[in-house]
Amino acid sequence: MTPATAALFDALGDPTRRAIVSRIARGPVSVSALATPLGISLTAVGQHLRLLEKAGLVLSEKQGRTRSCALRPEGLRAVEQWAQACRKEWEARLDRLGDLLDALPDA
Amino acid sequence: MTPATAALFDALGDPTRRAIVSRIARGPVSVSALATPLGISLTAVGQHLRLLEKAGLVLSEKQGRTRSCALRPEGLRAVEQWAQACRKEWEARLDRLGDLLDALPDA
DNA sequence: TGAAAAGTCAAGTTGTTGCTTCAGTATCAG
DNA sequence: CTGATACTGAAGCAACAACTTGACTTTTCA
Repeated sequence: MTPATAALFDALGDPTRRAIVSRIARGPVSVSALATPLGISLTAVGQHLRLLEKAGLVLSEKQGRTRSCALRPEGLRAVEQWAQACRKEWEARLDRLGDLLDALPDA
Repeated sequence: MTPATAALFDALGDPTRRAIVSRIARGPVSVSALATPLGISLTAVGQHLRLLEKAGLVLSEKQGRTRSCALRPEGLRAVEQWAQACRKEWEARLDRLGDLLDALPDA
């Protein structure tokens, strides 16, 4: 697993950050808009955002006095790909095993 | 996000557990076989396994004095699906935005 | 039978991390 | 200009989680 992918799963390992990602997926939001429903401080959201941004899941930009947060779909795609790679590796093994059994004399 | 999916991401939020999943994906292994390359105790691996099993990523069964650990592909599939759902939601939004711009008079 | 191997259980330690508060900066609205 | 809003930075705290050790059980095999 590449360090970049590790950062993605580390980031998504926290429920608050997952909620933030979910919310951002519905459209760009400000820091306050994220903080309010979560019931945590702006500072806390800022800390999560920095991590999410570092992981490549989110992109944010300051517009005036507010910060607008957007999703980086590539981050999520990398998550999908790692999970899929693991799964496929396992399933391929099962397939080979099945073929082997099929090839047994008088199966 | 469903509690089951949350458990999946919580489980994959730890680098050691991701390494365990990666290893198991290559084929069934014992607890010792997992512990050795990680350089941690059997106890530690056991604790991770319990969590992974609870999350639905791994299935293990004791055979004699060793425990054989297998992958549960459905767990990984759920991970893929959550990431994909978020991503698609965002991308759909971008598409709608594009359509809107295309429909503008004298674009 | 008895020693080694594989794992489990309970309890304890320690580092990390998610969050807070407080103080500060920058921007907007009247 | 003034007050309010939106955020940022530094510092500190408290809970959790990963791991360890030591004692124990069960299985293997020579």
